[in-house]
Amino acid sequence: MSAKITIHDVARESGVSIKTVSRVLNREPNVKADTRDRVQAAVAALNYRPNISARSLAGAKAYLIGVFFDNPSPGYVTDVQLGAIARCRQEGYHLIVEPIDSTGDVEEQVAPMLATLRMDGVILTPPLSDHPVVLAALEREGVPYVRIAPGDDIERAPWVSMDDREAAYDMTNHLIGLGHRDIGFIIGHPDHGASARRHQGFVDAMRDANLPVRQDRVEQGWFSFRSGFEAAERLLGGSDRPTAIFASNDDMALGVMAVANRMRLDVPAQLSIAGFDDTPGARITWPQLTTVRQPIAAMAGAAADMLMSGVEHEEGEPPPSRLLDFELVVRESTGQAPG
Amino acid sequence: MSAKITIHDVARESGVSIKTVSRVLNREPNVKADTRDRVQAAVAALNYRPNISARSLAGAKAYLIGVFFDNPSPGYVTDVQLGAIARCRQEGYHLIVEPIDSTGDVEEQVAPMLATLRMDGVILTPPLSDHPVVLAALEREGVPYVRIAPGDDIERAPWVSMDDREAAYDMTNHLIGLGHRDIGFIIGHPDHGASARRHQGFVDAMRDANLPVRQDRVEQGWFSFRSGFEAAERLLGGSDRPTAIFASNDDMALGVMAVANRMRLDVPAQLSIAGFDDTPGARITWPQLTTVRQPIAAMAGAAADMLMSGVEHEEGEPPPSRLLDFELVVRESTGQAPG
DNA sequence: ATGAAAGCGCTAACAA
DNA sequence: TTGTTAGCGCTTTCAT
Repeated sequence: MSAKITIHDVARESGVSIKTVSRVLNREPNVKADTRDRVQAAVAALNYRPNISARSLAGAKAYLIGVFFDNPSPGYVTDVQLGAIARCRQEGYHLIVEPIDSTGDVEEQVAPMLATLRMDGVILTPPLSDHPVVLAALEREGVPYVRIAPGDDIERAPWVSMDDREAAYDMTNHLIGLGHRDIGFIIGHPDHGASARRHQGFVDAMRDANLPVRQDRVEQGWFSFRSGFEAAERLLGGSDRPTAIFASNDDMALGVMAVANRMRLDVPAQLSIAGFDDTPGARITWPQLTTVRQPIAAMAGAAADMLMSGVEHEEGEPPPSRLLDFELVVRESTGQAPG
Repeated sequence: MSAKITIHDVARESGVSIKTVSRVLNREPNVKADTRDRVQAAVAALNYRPNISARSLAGAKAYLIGVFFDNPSPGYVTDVQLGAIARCRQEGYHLIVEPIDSTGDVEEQVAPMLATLRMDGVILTPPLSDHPVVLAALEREGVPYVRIAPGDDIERAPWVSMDDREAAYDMTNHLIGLGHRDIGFIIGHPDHGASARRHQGFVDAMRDANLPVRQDRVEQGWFSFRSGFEAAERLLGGSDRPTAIFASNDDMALGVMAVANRMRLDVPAQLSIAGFDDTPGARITWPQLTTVRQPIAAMAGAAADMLMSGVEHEEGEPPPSRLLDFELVVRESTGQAPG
């Protein structure tokens, strides 16, 4: 184990005080270029790295960002982590991951952690973005947070999102453009704010095209493969079938695909299927899934940025926010309507 | 923001010195039961939580465990995190996740992080479990680590694994028991130690059943859907086809399934397909995949345990290790051999 | 069984 | 532009 070298070693090596070393490390002004160079040379020569515990104990920053998630769609969580870390690394921040079980005692899981860790900020992923106990604990402990894709109470705190309504609107129009007039829709998990927005986009597109939205064509799902499977069984069970099904996420769309396979329905010749999210699973079927690419990593990166730059939410002002672009990914599971 | 309460507040409240509070917190001996109770009451009353930075600065423990991963199969990574955290929470430890890009400068990614964070230990997931630069950096910085499913040099450091060879052996026997005599095999990513062991298990089972292992029935894959897809195209391309294909992981098995669907081969009537890992994707197809359930969360939990309990690897001794049980999960993608 | 004092390695407030 | 001095909230000696 290499002997621990501290700021004092660097100060001695470069012939300045520790405070000046500290200034250089933190990019504070009022350091002569020449001095700065000497210090940086010493840092490099000694291979010095500031101790994060000492830094956070003495100063205001902990150099720690938290990511809270629950009931993880694995791909989603991993994308969030990768996106957040990409930004954090550059600034010397690290990521603490905390799965929260919302069916358990949330307060008990969150409060002690916030008190011990004193993170600089927390990124909230759905459905935690809307969990009242989590939000309250964060506010009580004074830990800044950014919500990803929150559902309601948008004025409460900073957030990052994409336009779920418009994306669903566009996807529905894609289907309509292919000649589909009878389209089934599977709603997402009711605890996720995005679910209602995606549903709205579907309804708006149908209305704008003067197409009826039949209530027996809309099923409630839970974002799981199984719930998509079961919804598809109901949707496709009778002789009177829709020619396309738009599921609010990929997992459910894959459930629809499984039912279609089992019923020997040709996709997309007899049934078009569209998903939402562009998870890895979307390419892990045949035919590959037409879906909406969410900028998950980018959203997480933007959230990390907001946290690290210490954006403030001024009382009475709308909170800082970012709306990122989505992308329609048309693959093989959607095609011309039959007939 | 609730005012920060410190060990001094607790000491005052319970009428003892901060050292005694510290003793209680760390479960040190030599505290009168009565005193201990008073302190614990004060901790509860004040809702006190020790500051992790102060603790790790003053003491030896950081209460931080790292998880390194690369090129993540999302489900795998999430399982590892959940498994590790479940144990860490009880002991007041937290998880730092660090994706490592092994195609980049690994030393540069790992060394500064180890120096700043001074974690109590690191959990290495494949293929990082065998990455020489990562191992060397860890050892140089004196950070203990546990390797999950390492490939070689098993004596070097503590590890947790499952018996990949035996699992592949059992799966191959399952296929043989179904009457298959001509079985294709897709090898996993060569950087993952498990790949060779799974291949070996296949070969051993074939030998033990006096079945030939034809070289044109064994394809090299990379653990990706695409590589499984391409291997299956080669395996199934001619008129002389195997009646079953055993892929070294689920993603590749799903690639085989896609080729079978495209060729209108009935699974399992005309072709049996087996995977390995039991990722969520295994249930997200139809027919559902017969596979091997890896105890991923349990392996990560065991690794976290070893790290937190500070197991030492004595010079000249074999390192501490755990071999966990797997489980054959027979679903619908395997069946009687045709004819 | 308990406590006093001395740091851990930094940043912050204030001098110079 | 630079340095000095005090802590941050704990754990660790070492007394008692």
